[in-house]
Amino acid sequence: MALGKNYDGQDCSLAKALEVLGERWTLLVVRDAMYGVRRFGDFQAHLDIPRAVLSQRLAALVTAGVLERRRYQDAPPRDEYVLTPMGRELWLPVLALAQWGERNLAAHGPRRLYHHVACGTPLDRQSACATCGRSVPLEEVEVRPGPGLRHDTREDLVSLALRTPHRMLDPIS
Amino acid sequence: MALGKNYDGQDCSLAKALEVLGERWTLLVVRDAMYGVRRFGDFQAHLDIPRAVLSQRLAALVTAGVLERRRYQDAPPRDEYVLTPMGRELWLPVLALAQWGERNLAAHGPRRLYHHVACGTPLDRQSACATCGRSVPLEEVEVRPGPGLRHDTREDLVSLALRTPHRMLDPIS
DNA sequence: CTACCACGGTTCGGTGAATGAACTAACATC
DNA sequence: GATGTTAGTTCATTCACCGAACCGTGGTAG
Repeated sequence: MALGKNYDGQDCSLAKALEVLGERWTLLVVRDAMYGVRRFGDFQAHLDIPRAVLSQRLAALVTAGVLERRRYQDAPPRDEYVLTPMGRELWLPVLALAQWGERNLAAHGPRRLYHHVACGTPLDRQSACATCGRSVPLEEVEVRPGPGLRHDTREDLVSLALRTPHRMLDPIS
Repeated sequence: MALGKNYDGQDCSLAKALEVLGERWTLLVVRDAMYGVRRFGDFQAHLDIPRAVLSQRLAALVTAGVLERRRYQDAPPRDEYVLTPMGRELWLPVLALAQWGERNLAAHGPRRLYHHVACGTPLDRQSACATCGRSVPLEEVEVRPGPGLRHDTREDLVSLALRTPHRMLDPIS
């Protein structure tokens, strides 16, 4: 977060949250992790982020307790990054922000639609399912491409996987 | 947002939202505007932000349609910055993020408590009032200092105003 | 056995944004 | 006329982001 990573003197939870999440790219990394992206190369290919920055962001998120790094193969040694329970709780703010963007900055309708996987009902901005009458956690959400999805000419694995309905957190690649 | 303000190639509403809100300080400016801060000097005193950066952020938020700049006095000419309806809609993501910070990063309990002004009920992370059974907009919220509020030795007008219960959006200073 | 490739990084020089201090401008008050 | 208030802008320095190149580990193909 560009010089002075912290918001010293701000005794405020929003400031504390932004010390963890407020740097460039960080929230998009978390979003991708929610989609089910786990590997360095997939984050990199989908985000077009400099490798050095991605490396630093992943390490910072692990330190903060949002992501967990774990070995999934020994030869050659390979690690993957998965959301912790604390990271999965970011679903609510991430959805709220994305929905704000949909409503106020999207010209052609929503780019992604979020549905309750149990009953197919679209979620509102608070991740509530009208049919079930309760707030739906990330684990029970399915993403589908929406009408506002344009210029999607990307050919990386993540973009391809999201062109069809996809259960959140389901591993991509 | 530090070189390359945009997330080109990300056909995603979250990325679009972050192009507007993702730079350092921006979301804290919005939070202060929700508290009722309107004047340049009050933002500056409360945030300890370089004046040049504050000036740039306010202008960007006005351009984006989150804030409105309006003349409140002619001699000498003085403008104030107030949230537009689009800006007020940021209440939900801002609250969700702040609550995430409270739950996961605050050692001594919540720093700020948010209540429904009509009935006094504390709000949950979705800004819902348990008594009224609905989601409460920013206009009907009151902030109160919480037990986690420490080291609050600031003497600026905003910090002083928030040491007692305060209706959101009520002008400070 | 050697060459090559994939993956997951680190290193490095160049660029541009954030910072804090100083300066400017308009107007009011003493 | 001197000083103060508010809202900025300017400027040199510091630091983060950027992209390209490089590195290390361990498969795999010839």
